[in-house]
Order: sequence, then structure tokens, then C-alpha cells
Amino acid sequence: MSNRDIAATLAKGLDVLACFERRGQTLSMPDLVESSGFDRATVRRLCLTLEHCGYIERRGRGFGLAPRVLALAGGYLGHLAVGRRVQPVLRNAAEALDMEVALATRDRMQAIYVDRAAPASARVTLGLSVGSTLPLLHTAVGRMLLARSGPDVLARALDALGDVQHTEASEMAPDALRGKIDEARGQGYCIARNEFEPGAAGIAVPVGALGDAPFVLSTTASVNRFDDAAALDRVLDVLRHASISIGRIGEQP
Amino acid sequence: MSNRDIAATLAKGLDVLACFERRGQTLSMPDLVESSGFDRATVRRLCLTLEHCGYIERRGRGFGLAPRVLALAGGYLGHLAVGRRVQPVLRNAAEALDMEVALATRDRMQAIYVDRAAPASARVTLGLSVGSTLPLLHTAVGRMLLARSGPDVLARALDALGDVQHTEASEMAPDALRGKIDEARGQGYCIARNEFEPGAAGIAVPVGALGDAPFVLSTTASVNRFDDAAALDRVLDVLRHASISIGRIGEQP
DNA sequence: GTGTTTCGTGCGATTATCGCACATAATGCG
DNA sequence: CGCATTATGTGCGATAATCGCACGAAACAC
Repeated sequence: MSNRDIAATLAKGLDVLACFERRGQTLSMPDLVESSGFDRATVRRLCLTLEHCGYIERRGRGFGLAPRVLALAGGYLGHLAVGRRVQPVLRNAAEALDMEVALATRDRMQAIYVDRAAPASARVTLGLSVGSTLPLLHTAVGRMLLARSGPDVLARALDALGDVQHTEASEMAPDALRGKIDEARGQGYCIARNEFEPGAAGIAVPVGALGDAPFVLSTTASVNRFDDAAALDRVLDVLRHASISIGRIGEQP
Repeated sequence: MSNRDIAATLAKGLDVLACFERRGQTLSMPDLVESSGFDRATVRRLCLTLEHCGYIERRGRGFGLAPRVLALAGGYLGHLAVGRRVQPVLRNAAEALDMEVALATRDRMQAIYVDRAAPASARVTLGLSVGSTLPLLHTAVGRMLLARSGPDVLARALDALGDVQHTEASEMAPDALRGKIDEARGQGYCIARNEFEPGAAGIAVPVGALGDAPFVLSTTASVNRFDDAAALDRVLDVLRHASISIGRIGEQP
């Protein structure tokens, strides 16, 4: 496959569209010019096209994502039968644990929420939704996803580690990170504490068969929630039961 | 704005991407050629570009949507603060009514779910998720959205009516449809029975200020659930209370 | 009011795109 | 298995699309 198989204009338009992913705020044309690196006239034409096709809409002097992007997500979620097969399981697990439970997968080099459910009793939730993203290396979700992805993905994540340390407790040594991911792979779950949010712990278990696209179920709690062995067993039991209920996701190779 | 402001190659690529919205199934190259109407070589290049940029992925001999489309949806949902501001309200309303409750908006000429919540007790739900779509003219959601959109939108919907009659009870006369939408606008809610699904009734109330992008809250039940005046009042009370709790959504002009 | 920033657009040189035709690979059927 | 049909990958160059520059106009800030 050579470079002439890549339609440069389409790729540029998608680059501009991608500028809107962060927090979905309204972006002005100069924001987009800076963010995309393209010439102003080019950015304008690409925006007008994205608007014409329904992916962005005018907001005052700028643009923002339009509801049409939900239709794309709906296409993906429909393929996974999320509404029918996943949501009920998440809801039951959330009630059983009295904690928010989420299904996540890997989108390029980040973890991304596919769906989530909170218990009826929840007073405060994490404020996350479909499409919310988390880092791969410093969250239980991300590490469990890496444990279920090929070694090239882990290598890429470690290569791109950079020096963003989310908290004082964030592990930054590549070998130690690799060890935690190997450990997760071996024990079939992953716990991370304080590494992404101070005072918070996350736990994740895999869903589906090894070799499938990676999916994990996760929940988040205050940092010492999983310290007691019986409590940990209880959470793992519920998450694993949910994992089995969901079974394999999407089409299998 | 002339035609030279529309980047034709980008538009074509987005047309190909849009082929994947329906049910999110895996599409072969010949499926896409037929569906898009473009030449095979063109479709191939556009697919390779969409794949390269992460929006679709290989599945066997075909392609399907990739998780990246969730990131776009996440951008839009983040802008609306759905996780933080909408989800808790939906969940409370779902528990209060013991029914599934959803927030929807209008995407071009269809209603589209922004978010939804089901009560903990639910045994069966509609299987819908973020991005699930409904027709505008034959659902309470759609009619309430039309009542909150400009007259050009309603005119366009009626022009595009076609002869797809979802059920025997589907209203097909343009004037009668216009009357139902006017009625919804006047009374501040909309009920539709049996017109989209036999045996099912939907009810919808608007959210936010007139003139904003249209959003509605809705619930669906068996067809006679809203026949009793006290029951209807109860449902409307909860939905309206939720509507007020959510308040205005997104940025206001 | 002035100065700065942002926006819309005509223009044509350059680049990207397109579809055709060919060869190869994969699939389905008897 | 062999054959027919369907699907895929790609070189090529004519054509169409794209790009960025420069100009004028509009909007915004002080």
C-alpha cells in the first residue's frame, strides 16, 4: 500500500474533525488553524464541508460537533449490541456493587468508554459517558487493555510515555509498568491506586476471548476499597460474572 | 458560498463513512461500492484512508466502524456535560417512573438518543443506546423535536414523508401530522400510541429554552399506560421535573 | 475613531484524484 | 478437483480538485 492510496484531502478533513474531540468545545477558525497546522483557506473549506455533511455546526463565530457524530457512535454500539446485551449486565453489576461500572475498549493509544451504568443510589458519579477517555499506562482499565493487546501496542505505549505524571504516585519507570501489565495478564485482573487520580483506585477485568478486540469491565472506588481481601473478592466476583454474561463482543475472527 | 468551498474528496469520504451508520455491520468493498455509488478504486482509497485515520477497521474481508467514532461522540457529549449533568437526572427519573427514560435531539431528519437510563428493576429494556435513531413523524420524541424546531424542518420532514407506514395506526396525512405537532407545541408534551411500534406508547417533553437546539426527554411504555389521567400527570410531572433539573443544554446563542 | 484580528473569496499553478484496464487472488459450485 | 465468477490490488496519465496567496471587507477591542 503506497501513499497514493491515502486520500490526502480526506485525511486532512478528518484531522480537522479530530480537533473537536477534546472536550467538544466550540472552536474558532483561528483555533482550528493553530490546532491543525493547515492554511486558513484550507481549514475554512474543510470546515464548510464538514458542516455541509453534518458533522459540525455553527456556534456563534465558531464551530462545534453536531449530533450526527452520535449516529456514528450508534453504528458502532449497535454492532456490539450494547443496548441489548451490555447495558443490562452493567446495570445489574452496578446495583450489585453499589458502584459505577463501565465497559471500555482501546481506541488507538487510549482507553475509551463504550458504556457505563451507575447504581440508583449513586449521589455522585464520575461524570463520564460513552466516549470518555482514560490513559492506558496509569489506569487499571488501560493496563488491562494493554495486557489484552499485542506486544506492539504495549511497546508503542511505553515509547510514547513522555513525562506526564498524573499524580505523585504515578509509576513512570517503563520496566515497572511492563511488570504491572504482565501481572495483570497473569492474574486476570488489574488494580491501580492513586496513579491517575489521588485517592482513587480502579479495578478492571477482561471481557471476551484472548485475541478478540480488547474489552474490559471496570469500576472505580476510593483508594482503600479493595484492600480487604473479602471486599476484593466480592468485586472481582461480580465483575467476572458480568464478564461471562456479556461473553464475546462483536464479531469473532 | 459556492461549490468550490466544498472539498469534494472529503465529502465523498464522509459519504463512505456514513454507509457504516446503519446497524454498524461489517461491510465488504462491493457493499460499499453499491451503497456509495462511487467507483471501486475510489471507494478502496477512501476506505484505506478512513482506516489509516482510525475511523474504520478491518474485519475479515470487510470493514466496520472503529472505537474512534466513540471519541467523536464523547466530544459532543462532553460539550453537553451529559455525564455530569444529564445522566444523574435521567437515572432518578427512570427510578421514579420505573421506566426507561431518554434524552434525544434531532440529527438532520431523525431523532437521535443522546443518553438514556433504565431503572434497576428493569427486566427488559428497549435495547437502545447513545446514537440510536427514531423517525421524526411517527414517534412522540420526533414530534416533540419537530415542535421545537423551525417550520422549515417540519416542512422538510413532511416533504420527505414517503409511504413507509410503520404500523397500521401510523398517521400518514400531512395535515393531520402537522396538527399533532402543533398540538404538542401548544400543550408542551406529546404522546404517540401504536404509530411506530404496535402496542407501544411514547411520551416526550421538551428540555431547555425555545430557540435552543431541540432536546426532549421521553419514555416509552405499553400502549395504555398513559390513558389514566392520574398516571399521565405523574409521568409528566417527573419528566418536567427532570427537564427543569437539566435546564438549558449546551451553549446558548 | 484607530488598530488589530478575523473572515470571505478570486485566481491560476500545482497537486491530487479518478477511473480504466490489466493481472492476480479468492470464493462458490458442480 | 477444475472452472466460472467475484473480488482485489495497482500502474497510468488526463482531468479535476486543491491550495495558498493577496486583496478587500467585516468584526472586535480599546
